Amino acid sequence: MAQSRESGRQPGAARAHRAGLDEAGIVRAAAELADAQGFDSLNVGQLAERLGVRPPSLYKHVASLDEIRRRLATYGACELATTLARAAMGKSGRDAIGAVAGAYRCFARERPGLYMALQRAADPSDPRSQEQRAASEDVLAVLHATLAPYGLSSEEEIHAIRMLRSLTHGFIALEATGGFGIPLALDDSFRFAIDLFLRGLEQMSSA
Amino acid sequence: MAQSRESGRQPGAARAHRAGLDEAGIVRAAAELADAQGFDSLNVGQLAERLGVRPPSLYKHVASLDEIRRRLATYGACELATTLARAAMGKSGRDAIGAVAGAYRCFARERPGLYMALQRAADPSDPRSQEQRAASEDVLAVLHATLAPYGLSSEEEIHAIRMLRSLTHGFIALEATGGFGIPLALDDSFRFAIDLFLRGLEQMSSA
DNA sequence: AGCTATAAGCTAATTTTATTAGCATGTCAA
DNA sequence: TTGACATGCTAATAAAATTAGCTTATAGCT
Repeated sequence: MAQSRESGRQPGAARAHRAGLDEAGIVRAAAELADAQGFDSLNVGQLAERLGVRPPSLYKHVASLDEIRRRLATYGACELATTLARAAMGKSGRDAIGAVAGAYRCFARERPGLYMALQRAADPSDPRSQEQRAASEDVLAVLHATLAPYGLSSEEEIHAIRMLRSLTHGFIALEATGGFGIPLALDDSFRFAIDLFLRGLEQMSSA
Repeated sequence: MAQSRESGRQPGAARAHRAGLDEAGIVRAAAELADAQGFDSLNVGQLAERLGVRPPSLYKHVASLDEIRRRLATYGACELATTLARAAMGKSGRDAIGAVAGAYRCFARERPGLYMALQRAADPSDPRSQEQRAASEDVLAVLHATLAPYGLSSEEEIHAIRMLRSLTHGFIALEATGGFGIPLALDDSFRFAIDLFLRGLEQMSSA
């Protein structure tokens, strides 16, 4: 019999025997899958299928599903940092902060799986989580730059950055898990929170 | 040979043939395990071991590991509501809010696994997540009562509650995943955030 | 062009974990 | 006392990740 290859390969194009996998491609596919199905149900089987290969093939490029998850966190942090930087570009003060916070929220809504990947604790004692930590720094850098014009003391600024991140992340997380009950007026609530934060900040910088 | 029972049963006390399992006990043990090892690595094997039975025995009381996770979320929400209510008791205004926020944060630190269980999205279309949603309402009720004295409009109050939760939850989550980098001055940052929130609230209620 | 070392994919096997089947016995109500 | 049901066990099954070992495409040399 003529070489069974029923499992949905490309029927026409004589199927290349190399699929051209690489780590970056795997991570990107994993991100799409996570966005579509949820980070928690990311698995090797579906990922391989999406890439048109058999599950064991992935192991030529990544060590384990857990490594894929770690890479996803790093990738997500980079994407987020880029998105935020873009949102802040050409704006300043109140505008910039509003835009960054809004972009943060959009990112989490559009890429829920990827955003979830960011939430995994990176064990500081594990050198493999180094990259992830570095990528998170980039996100911080954007916020830092955005808050700079408020002329806070460096200590106050740390507090303010932490508060802004907490607020934004917390809102997103609760929104994503349905923690707010009715989704009524979520946009208003978000604006309310950012406004209150900004008012506090302005009061502080004029003091 | 005399009935192999090498697997660590109580050697002395002739071992009762009923272990007295029940759902509540299973959930409580699961919570302890989750706190000790992390919610993500909760598994049937270890849970059964901790309860002194074989894994299949658990299935006489719960349908699946996933159900255990759901129950854990419900249990956690109840515990949290109780904790917050206790913290608010006998206080009012600024004091009450500070106490509740502080208790929220303590809870998450002391019971990290259980707190993590609360973060799972409860599918609204799934009737099994009904209880969980009800328990979350209890948490909300405490916050509602705590904010009542500020005399906000009912819409503002919704926003304020959402903000407080976002802030607190976000802070906790970032703290737990090491998102803040150096843990330096975390307490100060938390106080700063709550203070800024309260100032905004007071300004609003006196307007 | 031909040669070879390596890398990349595959199938088959192993491992680990959750879950189900089916049996044996403790417990409780009549 | 007895019989029905509940609870725990062992053995079997299932699903998923991972490893072993084989085959062959491909890049770099000559």
